[in-house]
Amino acid sequence: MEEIKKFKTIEDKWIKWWEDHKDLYRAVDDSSKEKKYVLVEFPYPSGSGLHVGHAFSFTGGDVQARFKRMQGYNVLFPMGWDAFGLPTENYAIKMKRKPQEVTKENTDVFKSQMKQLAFSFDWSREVNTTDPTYYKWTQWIFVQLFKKNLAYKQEMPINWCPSCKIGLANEEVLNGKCERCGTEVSRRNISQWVVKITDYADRLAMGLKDTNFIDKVKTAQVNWIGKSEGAKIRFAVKDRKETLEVFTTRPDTLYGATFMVISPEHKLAVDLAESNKDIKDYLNETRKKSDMERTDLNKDKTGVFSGLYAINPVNDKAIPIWISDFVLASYGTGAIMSVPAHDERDNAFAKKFGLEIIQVIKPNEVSEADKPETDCYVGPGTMINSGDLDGMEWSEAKAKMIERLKKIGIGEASNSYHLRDWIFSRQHYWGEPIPMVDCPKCGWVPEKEENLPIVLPEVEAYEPTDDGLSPLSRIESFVNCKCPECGGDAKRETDTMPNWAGSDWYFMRYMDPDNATKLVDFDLLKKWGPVDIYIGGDEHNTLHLLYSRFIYQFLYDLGIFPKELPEPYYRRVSHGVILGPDNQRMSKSKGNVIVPETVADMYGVDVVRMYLMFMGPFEGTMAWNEKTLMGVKRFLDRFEKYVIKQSQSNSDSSSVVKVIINKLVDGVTKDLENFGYNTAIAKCMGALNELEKSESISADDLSKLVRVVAPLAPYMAEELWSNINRDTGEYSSVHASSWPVVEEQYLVSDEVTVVVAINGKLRDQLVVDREKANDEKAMLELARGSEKIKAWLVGKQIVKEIFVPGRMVNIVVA
RNA sequence: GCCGAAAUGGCGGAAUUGGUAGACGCGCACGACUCAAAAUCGUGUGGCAGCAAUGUCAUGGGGGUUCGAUUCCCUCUUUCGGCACCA
Repeated sequence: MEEIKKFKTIEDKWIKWWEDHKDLYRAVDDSSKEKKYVLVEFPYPSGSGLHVGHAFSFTGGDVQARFKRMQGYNVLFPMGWDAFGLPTENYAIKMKRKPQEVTKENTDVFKSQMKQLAFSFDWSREVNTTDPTYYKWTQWIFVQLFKKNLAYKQEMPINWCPSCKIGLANEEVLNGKCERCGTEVSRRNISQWVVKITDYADRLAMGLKDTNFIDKVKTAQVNWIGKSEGAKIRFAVKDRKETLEVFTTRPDTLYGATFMVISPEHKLAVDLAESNKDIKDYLNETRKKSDMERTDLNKDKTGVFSGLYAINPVNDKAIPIWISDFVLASYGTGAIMSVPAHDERDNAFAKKFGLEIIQVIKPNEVSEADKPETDCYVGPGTMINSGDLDGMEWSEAKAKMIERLKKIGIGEASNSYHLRDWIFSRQHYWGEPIPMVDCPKCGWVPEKEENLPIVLPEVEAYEPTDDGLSPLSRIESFVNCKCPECGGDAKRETDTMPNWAGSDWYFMRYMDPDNATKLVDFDLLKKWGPVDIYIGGDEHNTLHLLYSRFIYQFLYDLGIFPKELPEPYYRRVSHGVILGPDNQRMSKSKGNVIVPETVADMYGVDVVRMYLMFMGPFEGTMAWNEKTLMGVKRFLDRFEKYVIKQSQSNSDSSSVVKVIINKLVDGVTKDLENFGYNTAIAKCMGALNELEKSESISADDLSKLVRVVAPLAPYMAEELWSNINRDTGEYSSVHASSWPVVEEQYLVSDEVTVVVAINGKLRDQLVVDREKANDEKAMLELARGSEKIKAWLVGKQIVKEIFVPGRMVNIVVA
């Protein structure tokens, strides 16, 4: 009990002191020091307070920020709130409260918890996406997108619960059923704003070369963009005026195209459904399935014949047009030409419905292993059954075919992307209003920039509408407005933006949080950009990171950003996940949630922070284990005792102690640089173990020891620092002190151990001085002379000897 | 299904470019202190054989490259993460 009081007293004391010395963690705009921008993803302030996952990633950022500050950098380490979103909206509806108030309460709780955990954020730069002075610029970005023709309206499907009569997020759909009432969810097309991110697909992929993201993240982004090269081909439809456009990566196989498949959402399918009951039934059936179910290779194919035929342009054959849900409306053109001999899905479909299969590519060399198991072959080869293309290599045929199609005007080379345009509308209240006006005369008109922000009206209580529209549509004073163009009566857009809109660009606002006339000042962006280290979760490596890079690149193209900053983030570090003590993902329903505040009250903040960093590699998945946490507590207690005891004696360091301290400083510096927090802490523990056995230590080396742990255990370090600097007049924080410098001469020891192995197996160890260890001749001689080695060499022939300077000798015998 | 990551003692994990596998911590065992317990401190701790010196096996399974593989290659198995309206 007494002990608990002790760390509490210390924490309270330093929280207050840090609060009174605000400049300690402040990023300075006009400093001449080199800058470092350390960014952690800002949280969604949920009602349940700071989660241990937040504590983990923020501690990781905080350690880095404190480390860089001590190294002499002008560090920008900001925090804010990504506060729009569904959970708050749902909670507000349920409790009949204003989301604005709920958000304020939640952010207050988060902020005080963050302060307790000693995160060294520069609170003077706090931003909140729900603040009108912030979302003014989120809206401004949308207007720019619209002006550059990158935002358009389109019918897009949403999940619709016919019983609750509301649109559902994917997360609210469980096994095809509504999370709240269990009713079967269907799809419903509504007109939505869509942002043309696909225009930037190549740019986004190319831009990765200007970043230092780890390969995993780069791969994730490249795969998400998913470029495939091929051609667009327009097929004539028999007895109808329209043509059917498809995208294919294999125009070379056109002679083998024996049927066509269109998605159930395709306009042609929808038209036909009006007069054909079978088609109508099929369309209704597929509406229930998710994209994943539809494209699953193992699932049985379903489909219905449309009654129409397309004309294959290379041989004028009439080929049937089918409707099937394995073709997605959202990819390519929503229609495909099927080549069942050379595509697995087409093959499965053809077999199920008895459609013609024509082979047009012959494998070049068929070894036993490569022989296709089925009559479906997707590899390279030589053209057959393809008119005058016969005998040609497939890649050559591909080029030739595209050339011909172009000549007769029914096709051309084209790329397709896995990346889809970005649905930007949400039928919800708690988001940024989309600043667009629908005028009967002028059409869709953006709000004038000087009228931004379009403020989200506050309402006492609200509920979802029963027609799928945003709750804003019921607020007449909001909906009815004048057209910014002609001044006539018009109606406002009532959809709001997705959560991503506010989090796309927040990192720039931190650089210039109060600017009323610009999103960010040019010079400040130039000063602070790019983000040097961006710490976040794997789950944001595709969507958030891609959207954010897209918005940045778009604004960059407007010419308002510094030329030398084509990418917003330099380095991306993805933090790991903390599982519950039961090795399961923490969740309320499993009852395995660990709250950092509770643990901090029990053991102290430093223990929690250091334990989080010690559990495992920063990027890994780890399970919470309170027993291991005790090890960290013991270490900190012993550390404290050691420093207090040693600070009372006044002596010098022995050379042994010098070596321990300098190796520690050297190792920890390298580890912190690489986010090797767990090994940095292990080195601190190891050093303490050795120091406790060694003689006394100088005041200078003791000071280094305290500074090395300061980023990890900020309270204890501050307390010890104030203790050993008692008589120095006005106190200066350990967190404002400098990072210890390594004295190189103590890193190299005089003696080294050289290992002697026979056939790669360790047989002896030789302790020699450093110079000798690098002398091949001397070491080989020494090795052969060793009694242990001699015994192993009896009756054997030495075949080879390998020498690794300073490390080992390997004698190969036969 | 597609894409990605991972697999090392009883447990969490550590191992420059391939060069002493198991750092550091937990747990466990024994000992000190104590009337006793907790806390604390000390010693030991991968399996097998041996009093020991030491030997031998061992980094998910199988194969390969190499003087030498946790590390590189092939293959299989298992686990985890992401998949566009959760944030």
